[in-house]
Amino acid sequence: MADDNNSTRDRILDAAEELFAHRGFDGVSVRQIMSKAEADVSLAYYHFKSKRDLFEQVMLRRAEILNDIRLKALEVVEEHHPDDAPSVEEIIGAFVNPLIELLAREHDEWSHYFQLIAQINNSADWGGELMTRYFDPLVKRFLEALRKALPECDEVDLFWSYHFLSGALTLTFAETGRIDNLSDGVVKSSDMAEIHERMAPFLAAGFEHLCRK
Amino acid sequence: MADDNNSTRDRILDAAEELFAHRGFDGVSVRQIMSKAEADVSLAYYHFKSKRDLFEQVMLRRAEILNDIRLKALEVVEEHHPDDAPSVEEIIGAFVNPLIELLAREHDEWSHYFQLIAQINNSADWGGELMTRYFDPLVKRFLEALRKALPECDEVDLFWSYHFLSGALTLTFAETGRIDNLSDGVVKSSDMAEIHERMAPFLAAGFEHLCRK
DNA sequence: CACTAATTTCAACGAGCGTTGAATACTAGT
DNA sequence: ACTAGTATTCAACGCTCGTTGAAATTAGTG
Repeated sequence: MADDNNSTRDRILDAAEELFAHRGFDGVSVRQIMSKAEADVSLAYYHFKSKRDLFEQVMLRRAEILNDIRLKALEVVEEHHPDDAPSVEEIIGAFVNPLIELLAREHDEWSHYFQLIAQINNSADWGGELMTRYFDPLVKRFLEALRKALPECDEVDLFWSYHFLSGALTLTFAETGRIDNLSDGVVKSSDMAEIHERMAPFLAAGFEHLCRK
Repeated sequence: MADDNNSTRDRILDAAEELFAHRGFDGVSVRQIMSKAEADVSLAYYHFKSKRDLFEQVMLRRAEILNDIRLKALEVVEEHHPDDAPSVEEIIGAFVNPLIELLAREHDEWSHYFQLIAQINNSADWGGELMTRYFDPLVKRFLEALRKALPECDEVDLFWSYHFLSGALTLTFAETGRIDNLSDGVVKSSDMAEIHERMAPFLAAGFEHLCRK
């Protein structure tokens, strides 16, 4: 379980993360969260302003870590290309592979968070606004890198390509088990090695096809 | 609004569809649905067994229509190729383009439903099981067609490719507005002509790259 | 030790939840 | 006009919800 620091505040965040991930914001009560965190209900309101604030803090906690490691991965790729631009696949790899490695190495620590992201990335209202707030700055940085790798690419093609990437990414890391069912067990949604081999290449091919057509 | 037949039962389904799409199963109460449908609360339980059953009927109603038109689109494509197999892009086009045309021509009728699909496609529990139940038979039919177009494709590559497609598709048709924000208005999530030009080509390129590598 | 500030407990608030049963109105078919 | 079945209204059930205020405990500092 995800309790490096097991202060009450962190226990609440861990319990909330897991329950929100499985049943959504409205599918979980503050009482259920605090019961899982083994603390009194009212402590939720001592450590956080409201249920909504608690949800936002769950989001924020790992968003910062994620943004850091992805940005560093992009910088590493760029440092390997002091003269030319990195390839599209390398840039997309810097965007998606850090998440794959996180899920491969610290699965229990991160799997709930990615389920949560998948839910709110596909919602139009408040949740979606959180995605924009926490992740769009990093996304814009990656789009800049992609523009350099695809200098002739039309802006509209670039944005739509990223949008397709975003959908594929959130569904994949949510590990919903849908692909396990569909393939009758041939494919496992938790097999990060298989995803690592396929996701960036698949998406890079899409980018290049659209931007060079 | 979506009330071809405005029997009470259909008004309930319409109201439920819109509210579930915006706020999720647990974010909406039966009372709110019945208030929007302008009918007494208890009528929900006369026409449906429970809140959960109501949700499933909302899902089922349009799933059948969707499965029909997509299957027909695939058959049309196959009839154009009596000797050889259709191209990957044609097959994927038969899978996604009917949805684009539906959203282009009857936007208000269908937009809420696709938002709903996006929510449950990205959830691991009960919602996900509904996706499997209602849509996997059609998906398997499309995978068969893709195997003929890509006879040398490894099964694992094929399933992952479909999974990426599925994520891109549900996010795109959910019209969350995320891409509108990200692009500062340069791209509109409701522009079906732009999606039509780009989605099937992008995804087909991914399939072919992965299956021919 | 005494004093203060941070943390935790306890009890409760009004509101809304999903669901039900019994009574009433409406609609067809004889 | 009478009846059988369908559709709708009304009132209520026990339960859980998010949130709060005040009291009790613990931890940190001089």
